[in-house]
Amino acid sequence: MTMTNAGGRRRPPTIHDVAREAGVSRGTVSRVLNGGHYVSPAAQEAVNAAIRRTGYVVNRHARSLITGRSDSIGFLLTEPQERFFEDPNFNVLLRGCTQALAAHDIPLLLMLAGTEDERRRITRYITAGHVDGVLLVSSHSGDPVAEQLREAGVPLVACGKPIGLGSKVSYVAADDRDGARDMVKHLVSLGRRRIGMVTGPLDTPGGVERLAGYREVLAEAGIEADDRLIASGDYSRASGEAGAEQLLERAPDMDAVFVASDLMAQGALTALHKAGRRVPEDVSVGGFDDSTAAISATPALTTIRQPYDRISTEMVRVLLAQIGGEEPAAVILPTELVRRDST
Amino acid sequence: MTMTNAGGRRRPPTIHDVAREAGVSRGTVSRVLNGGHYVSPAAQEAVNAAIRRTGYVVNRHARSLITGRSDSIGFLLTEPQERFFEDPNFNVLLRGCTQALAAHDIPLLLMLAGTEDERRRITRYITAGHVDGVLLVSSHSGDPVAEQLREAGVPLVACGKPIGLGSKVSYVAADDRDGARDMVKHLVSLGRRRIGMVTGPLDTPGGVERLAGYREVLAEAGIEADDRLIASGDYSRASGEAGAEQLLERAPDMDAVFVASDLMAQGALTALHKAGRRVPEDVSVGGFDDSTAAISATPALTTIRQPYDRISTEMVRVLLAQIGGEEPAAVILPTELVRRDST
DNA sequence: CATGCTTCTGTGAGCGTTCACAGTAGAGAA
DNA sequence: TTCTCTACTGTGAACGCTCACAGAAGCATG
Repeated sequence: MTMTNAGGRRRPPTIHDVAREAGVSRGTVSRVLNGGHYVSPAAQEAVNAAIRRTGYVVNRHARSLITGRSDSIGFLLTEPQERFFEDPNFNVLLRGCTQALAAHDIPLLLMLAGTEDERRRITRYITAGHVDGVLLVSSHSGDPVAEQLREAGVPLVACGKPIGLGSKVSYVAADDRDGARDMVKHLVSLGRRRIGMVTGPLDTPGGVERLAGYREVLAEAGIEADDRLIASGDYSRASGEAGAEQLLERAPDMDAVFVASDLMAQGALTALHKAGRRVPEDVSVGGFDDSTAAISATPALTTIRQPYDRISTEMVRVLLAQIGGEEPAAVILPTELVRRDST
Repeated sequence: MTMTNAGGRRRPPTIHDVAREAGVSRGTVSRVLNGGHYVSPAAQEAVNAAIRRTGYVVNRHARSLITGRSDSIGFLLTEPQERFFEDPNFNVLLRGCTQALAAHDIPLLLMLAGTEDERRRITRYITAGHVDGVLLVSSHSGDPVAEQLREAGVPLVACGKPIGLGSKVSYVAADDRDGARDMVKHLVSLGRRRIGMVTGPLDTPGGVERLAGYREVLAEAGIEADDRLIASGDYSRASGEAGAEQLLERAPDMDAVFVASDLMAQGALTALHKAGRRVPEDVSVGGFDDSTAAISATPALTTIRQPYDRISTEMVRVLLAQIGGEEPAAVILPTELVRRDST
């Protein structure tokens, strides 16, 4: 029974204590800790036993000091706080990334850049090397933070295709165009012909792609395009409601609407309800995301499922690979139509 | 123009480089970095200039290695992930804490303990000293994580009064009882007499206090208590809907209902709508929280505002004080009635 | 002129790791 | 036997910072 610091808070055991306890040297303990190559089974076992007995845990600061790695990564959200408060997709992503990183024993630093000041502070923090890499969530284009990080050579992977950053930055995205196509095909197959759309922000690839998918399928089905059937939103609930109102006014004969996010679709449902339209009898409504918003909506939304669990897993995988020296990569994941009560 | 590492990634400047540049010693630079006591104005100025010129940023690992502090804190959420996905209050809290910590230049590590495994892993991580303190968000009682952290002597501050942890753990909470009282008084003042309640989880102080406030005011108003008018929920949307359905069945003459969270109140609105009751004409509905859910509900919810911005600020303040050696403290913050369209 | 006090500055040691390197032991080949 | 190769182990030197301490300089006091 060793009592290092009677009374006060006990000094935690170091690699030295473990080495002494196991009857080996610091070097051997370190080797066991880092994969166990070139260590005899006997030493391996002795060290592990000593670790268990002493309750040793590595001092990450000492390790980082010498390796130059921080063994932590940042989750950077460059969205206004209203969007963060409103959209459950962020939480799903956050949870997924935290979990995926936990498997590698890597803590996640949360960085919320809502204001210009915060953006600056966070950029400085990251470029100072306090994290090994960054998971970036930012729907908006031309994000100066992303650009600065890329220039500083910080490993970076974005959620959704970033705009204007060339091919030098990794990203993981769902197949927006294909998802949009599936939804509109579905609406067409229900016999709808006056199909409207509330788009996402058109300064983002995701927003553009979903609109493109919508247009393609209409063309293929021989339905004439009508700009009065297109309104634009920004993924927020309020913009979905406003968009649907606008469409109803400009095209009262609309019999279906594809809304580019579930949250906006919730807003659209409210607008339709207020206008006295029944869903799905009078108007079919299709969302995008399959977020918790889709299920809690009344009626429950038919939507395009984005595989958020795989998206976060892939983001982490690609980021770690990049930190390990690999080239930036782009990953596109398939979507899936989920039928519920709104179509 | 000094080029330390032509070609490769430049080695970042150290305190040594700054010292040389400023013509002083490491010690002086360090003193400037840590408050500037016992430093002459001239040296101060020279060091600051050198820091600007070299672009120096402190190596936190080296600092932590010697100080024993990590200068980072953990935000621990011990809730099932469905609740994290559903309830925007977590996001508001998260944002507030991140911001308050940023003012002290302290990063926030996000720890989501949804499963038993995660709980164990995270507890080990924290007790290993990888964070200086923990902001705990957990509505459930008898949380074993909190207990273990307290025993390990980790500075801890909970959001909401924790149960069964004695007075040894700090917490910041809104005045639940008083808030509930205000809401029920408001309903009584509208002439309502058959006032129901959907409670929060009754194994938490918050849940119990809100119910107590409700009971008190009814008694004071001379309205007889009726257990058929009380249903219990768990703060989730679904439980609010179920609770309201139950109340309508047991007490069809209910003319008002106080729901212990906005999210549950949203559910209650759905149930009332399905049952053909008009809000607020037939039934007044009062919520609790003033979350984004309150505004997006139709009709917009009259609710009790919890001062989340102040709650997060206070949590951080109390935690930092405790890390600095002060005694645990309890902070109770006042609430406020926000009138909207549901009453 | 010595002494003491205050204010400021420089220096050596050490925090707990990893890494490079030197060295040892044992097996197999010449 | 001797040499070489492989598998393993120990050791010193960093990493970049803070802290304690020693010392210098300036000024007032005895």
